[in-house]
Amino acid sequence: MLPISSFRLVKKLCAAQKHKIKEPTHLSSGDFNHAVSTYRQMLLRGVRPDRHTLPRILTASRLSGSFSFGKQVHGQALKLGFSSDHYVTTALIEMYGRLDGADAAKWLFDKSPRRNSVSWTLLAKLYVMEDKPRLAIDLFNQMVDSGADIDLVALATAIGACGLLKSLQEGRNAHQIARKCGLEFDVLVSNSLLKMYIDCGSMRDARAVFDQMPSKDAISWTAMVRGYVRKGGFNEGLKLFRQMNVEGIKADPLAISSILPACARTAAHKNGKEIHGYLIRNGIDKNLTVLNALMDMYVKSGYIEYAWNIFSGMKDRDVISWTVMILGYSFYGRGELGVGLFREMEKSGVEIDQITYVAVLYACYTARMVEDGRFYFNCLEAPKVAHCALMVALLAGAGLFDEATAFMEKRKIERHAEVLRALLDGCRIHQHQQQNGSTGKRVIEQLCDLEPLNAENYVLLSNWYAHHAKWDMVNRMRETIRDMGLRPKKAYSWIEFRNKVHVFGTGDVSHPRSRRIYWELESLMKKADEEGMRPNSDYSLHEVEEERECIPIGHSEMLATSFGLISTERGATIRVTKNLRICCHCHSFAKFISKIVGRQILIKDPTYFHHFKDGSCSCGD
DNA sequence: CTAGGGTTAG
Repeated sequence: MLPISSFRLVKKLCAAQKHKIKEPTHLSSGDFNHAVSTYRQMLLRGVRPDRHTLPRILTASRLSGSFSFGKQVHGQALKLGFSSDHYVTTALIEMYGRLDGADAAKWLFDKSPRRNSVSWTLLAKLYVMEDKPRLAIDLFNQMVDSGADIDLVALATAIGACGLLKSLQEGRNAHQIARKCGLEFDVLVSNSLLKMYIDCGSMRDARAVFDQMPSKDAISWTAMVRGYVRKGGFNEGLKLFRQMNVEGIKADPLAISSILPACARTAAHKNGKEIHGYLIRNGIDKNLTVLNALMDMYVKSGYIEYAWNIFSGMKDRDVISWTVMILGYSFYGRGELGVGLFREMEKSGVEIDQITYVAVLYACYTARMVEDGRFYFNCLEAPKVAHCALMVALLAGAGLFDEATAFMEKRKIERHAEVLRALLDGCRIHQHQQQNGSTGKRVIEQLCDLEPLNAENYVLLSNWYAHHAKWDMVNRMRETIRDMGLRPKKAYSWIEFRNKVHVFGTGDVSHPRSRRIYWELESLMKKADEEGMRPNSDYSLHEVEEERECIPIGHSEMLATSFGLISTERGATIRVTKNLRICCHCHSFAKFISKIVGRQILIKDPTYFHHFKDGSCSCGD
């Protein structure tokens, strides 16, 4: 009786462990100890472990991280003569690989008398996990040469390694092998091909695989959606997501978390709200990842209070939940609340990572809390460029240019574009100080030098010349951009109205209500004039024609705002999204409008949410 | 009766 029952128990416990424990290093010792003690009993009563018991007890050792016990079992296996059993060997390879590294596994593998695709694959996977895709691919090629069976799992693993290496060439090669084996259309292989092409940055190849798949599962759809969203193809992603539902594949938490970032980044806020409804209807509104993604979506859509409601109602919060909320408040001009949250987070016991520090430094920056910023920066053991750039932004934003430049020199980060842009922002804020004008220009020139093909840098330079009324140079910059064949981004603004997104470009007259939109803006301008609000005094020197260009009447964000004013009911908040940063004229005009029509206006640009209310803006200018 | 695999949020 005993051998069979013990044996079953060991087996069951191992199986249970495997399901429960995702991280093999996490010791969930209860079950494991049970398995081990049963195994010991077995030995005590003189039951010889066999080729079925040994792999399982080795797996239990691996999952519980009991390396020394595992090594004892290894010794027993050798004594009992199981050193050439496939199942024992692979269990050993995996145990050594996970607990002592891939090299230890390789040593065992090289010694093992017979290899099969499982042991090859195992070793390749270990290399992948150690971020050594090159070695994994080499191993796969050796396996192919050795004449071993190439099966689904071996292919999927090798293809995954190509993706990790971001080598399209290796990936195509593996694809070719899959084709030869007739396994190309297996759903596992196809899914790994999809992911590999996406990782290599080729959505076209990924799409080709996807379109040819005889049957697609939720993983295929999710991978594709995520691929598009990551590349900024939000509408493509949304289209695919809808199609997935049409084809009867239920969106699961993973699919939802992949599509929500797209909802967060388009002006069509109805998408995100619809998905929220779907979550509630399907009872998946408790999943942590989903809630985090949902919070982020609301933050980025301009509904910070919804995000806060979700956050405060959450049972468990992880590092991402906190980070989203801290960043959210900062994005919204409430950095001090972000810093407050960070302090609460420190008490909550959730582990704080590098990105949380990015968030809290950003919070300090938007709240102009220099002292706190310095303190949190010093908490970092190995600050990344992103942290340094925020420190520069914080210092320069507070007018501490000497400290900012000294900091840059000390950290040797003068040649990073994001750092230079942070410094430039500071110069812009403090442009009234005489010397910052020339510093600003020098920084822009450094940027042009660093990224000669980035048209935005020349636009910055051109704007600088315009600001200083050097019109011949403005024209020269325009020629330079044209001669280099560069195309600066065009400005667009979006506003959602009655489930439809309306797009405006600069000086756009294509909207059906265009006349009314301009008429509204003109009458508001007139009122602004009467109230003595002038666009900006330093433009008074400009020639009349140029000055007209500077009047924000044709700017896309104003067109969108005006459309919002004439379409929505009185008092409703207006939400506009813009792809470029708002210009300072539109900024002051928007402040004025918010006051005179008694409406709140939210203009989201790539870096910030400008919340205009009663004549002032959340960014504090 | 056993072993290796493809998807998510800041």
